[in-house]
Amino acid sequence: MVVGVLVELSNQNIDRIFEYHVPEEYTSLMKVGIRVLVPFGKMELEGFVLEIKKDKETDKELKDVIRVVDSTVVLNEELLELGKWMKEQTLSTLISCYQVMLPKALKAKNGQNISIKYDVFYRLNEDASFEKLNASQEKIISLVREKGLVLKKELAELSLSSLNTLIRKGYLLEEKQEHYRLGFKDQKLVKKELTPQQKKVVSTVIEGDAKPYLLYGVTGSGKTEVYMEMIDHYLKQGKTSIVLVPEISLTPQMVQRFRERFGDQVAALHSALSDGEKYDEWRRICKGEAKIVIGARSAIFAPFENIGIIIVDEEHSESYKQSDPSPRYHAKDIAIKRGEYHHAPVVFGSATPSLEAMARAQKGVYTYLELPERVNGKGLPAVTIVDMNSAMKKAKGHFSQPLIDAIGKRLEKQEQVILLLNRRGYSSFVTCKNCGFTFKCPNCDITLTYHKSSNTLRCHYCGYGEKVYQTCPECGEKSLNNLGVGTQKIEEELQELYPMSRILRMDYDTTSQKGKHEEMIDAFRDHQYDILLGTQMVAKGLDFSQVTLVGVINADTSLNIPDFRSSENTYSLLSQVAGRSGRAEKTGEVIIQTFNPDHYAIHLVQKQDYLAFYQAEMNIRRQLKYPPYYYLCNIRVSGKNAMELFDEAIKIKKSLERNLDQVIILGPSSGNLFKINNIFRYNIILKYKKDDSLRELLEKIIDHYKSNPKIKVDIDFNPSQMQ
DNA sequence: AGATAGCCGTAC
DNA sequence: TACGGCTATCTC
Repeated sequence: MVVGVLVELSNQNIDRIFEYHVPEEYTSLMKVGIRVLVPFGKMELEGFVLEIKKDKETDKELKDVIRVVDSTVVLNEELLELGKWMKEQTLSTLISCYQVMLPKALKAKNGQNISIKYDVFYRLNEDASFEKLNASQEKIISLVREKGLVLKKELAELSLSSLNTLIRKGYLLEEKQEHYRLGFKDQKLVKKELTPQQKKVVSTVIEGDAKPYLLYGVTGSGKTEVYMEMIDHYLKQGKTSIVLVPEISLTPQMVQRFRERFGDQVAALHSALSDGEKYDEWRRICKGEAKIVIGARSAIFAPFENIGIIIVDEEHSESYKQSDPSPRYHAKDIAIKRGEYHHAPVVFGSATPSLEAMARAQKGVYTYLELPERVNGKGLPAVTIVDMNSAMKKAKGHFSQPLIDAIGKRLEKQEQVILLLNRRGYSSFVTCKNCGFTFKCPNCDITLTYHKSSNTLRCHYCGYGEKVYQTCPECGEKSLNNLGVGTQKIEEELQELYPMSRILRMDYDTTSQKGKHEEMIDAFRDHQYDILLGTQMVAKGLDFSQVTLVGVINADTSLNIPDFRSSENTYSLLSQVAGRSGRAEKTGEVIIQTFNPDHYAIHLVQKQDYLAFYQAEMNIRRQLKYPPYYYLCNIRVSGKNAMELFDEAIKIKKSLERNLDQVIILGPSSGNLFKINNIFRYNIILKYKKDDSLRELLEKIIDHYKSNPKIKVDIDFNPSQMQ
């Protein structure tokens, strides 16, 4: 027997099948989709079995498979095919496509330290005659007789030596069960009555065609209930479901809601889990013990056999695109592909759909569904815009008078407040007020950011850090500013304004510890705090009934990011956070502080008019030839020698120009990430409507450079950020 | 990724 | 002619 193996080394040069001879003892274990250990050059590598040639004997001199790694298939037929399709789509290596589908624990380097945990139980050996038992032995036997199956730990606590004697005599028989690292809370079967609008959305999908749907539902319109109702329908048919959520809104609160309704049939996959926990959840999926997966981007590869529905919540989120490392895939594309395979509907839900999705809905590619009203019957909260250009004079720190008054009023009424500090594009750069000097990273061409906790300046890209100076190294003046403007600074200001209030600060720093995020959310819901101050993570998915005021401290920073999607992202962030206010009986309000009150993204948030924003933004996209009118593709050329690199980039551009027509080719440009870790990079950007010969051509370019260690070419289709 | 075979310059 | 560094090639 001969097998075709794809080895676990992501390199364009070896991204193909290598053949190995299978020793007699392993032939019965061989299956397509399992991993094997094989010799490769002088190395030993794990690889996936992709082909089995039963009859083929070793005609050539093939090496032997060393051993079989898995007893069961880790990649089923569907996922194996999906990987091949991903390779074509993203122009990455096949092995990287397979690796991204599997939990880290299965990677060769990690495999050894993450094991399956077992609980050991004992039951009675019915055939044994229980003679001459002493008192403690008798105790153990009667406990086992009573319960049938008892944990070893429990018996050992009674008397370890007696237990061992009973085992030795064959009175007790061992039984192992897998122990999952995650505990489960009891199912409560919470089910809310749906509104007629919600019911209509559910029936349209479950009675409709297996195709993509776009569900536009305003914040608080009860999308999650709708998802659960759909899932329930397919669950009753014995089918499984995948729910994708952006990492940031995959809160314990969200998982909890699913667990309450569906119990331990829910598996959750997100970054807060340890590798071992993820591995356990993944195996529960494989074994069919879990029927519903809720997870971030990579959960789209959940190894289900019989998918009933795929849901992508907060569809507009950029986190569904993996931009680094390769494969640069889009989870939404994968969702559609898997939906087709399983004949399952795919529901994209959002309160602020991406322009791409909305445009497809308007063309009828996706079926359009909407939930224009909140389930509590109240309208969306009223939004007030504060023009900081004039309000700044009377402001205290970062707080304008209207916001100060509004917070005060809510605190008096014992209601809760959420404050958003928009950190997207927020500058915590240190600059000199005198000469304009900024600190830059010596390895990367990036401005350093100030970190208060360690009092250092750090580079976000390579991790370089240096101590903060008091004086400007350029002009010698003591005029450095902007030190530590972040949530901590705002918290201090807030505490000064409302000395009696209890403030909870939620940002990357305070939530990175395991379990902290959940703890904080619970404490805030418990009203142990009055004000929740945080970054993006307070904007999405949270549902607190006592919150009646949402304040945005700085709406504009994200508008200034040099990215064609900055208006869309700003609109979406602001409407999402606005939606946290007034979700229960009490009417809510929203106050947004901005220096750009006339910007359409800001004043359309005030009107809460998504469709108007969509139209305005579409006009701009059409004029500037951006998506959804044109597709984008970024070709990144990187290397250590800037001059040589530029010449190669020009060569690539010329060859593209020769071979493509009706494609707009921009660059090569250095962008704002010119030097990262002493590696220079140039970007060539393509804008196109049809990609007939494009992929073929790009494949040739990759092929040409794959053996050149000086020049690296990375292709990114539909990049999420332009930099 | 890691080993190796082939190519050149230069040192003796 | 022997050695080292650099690069292209190969791994079933």
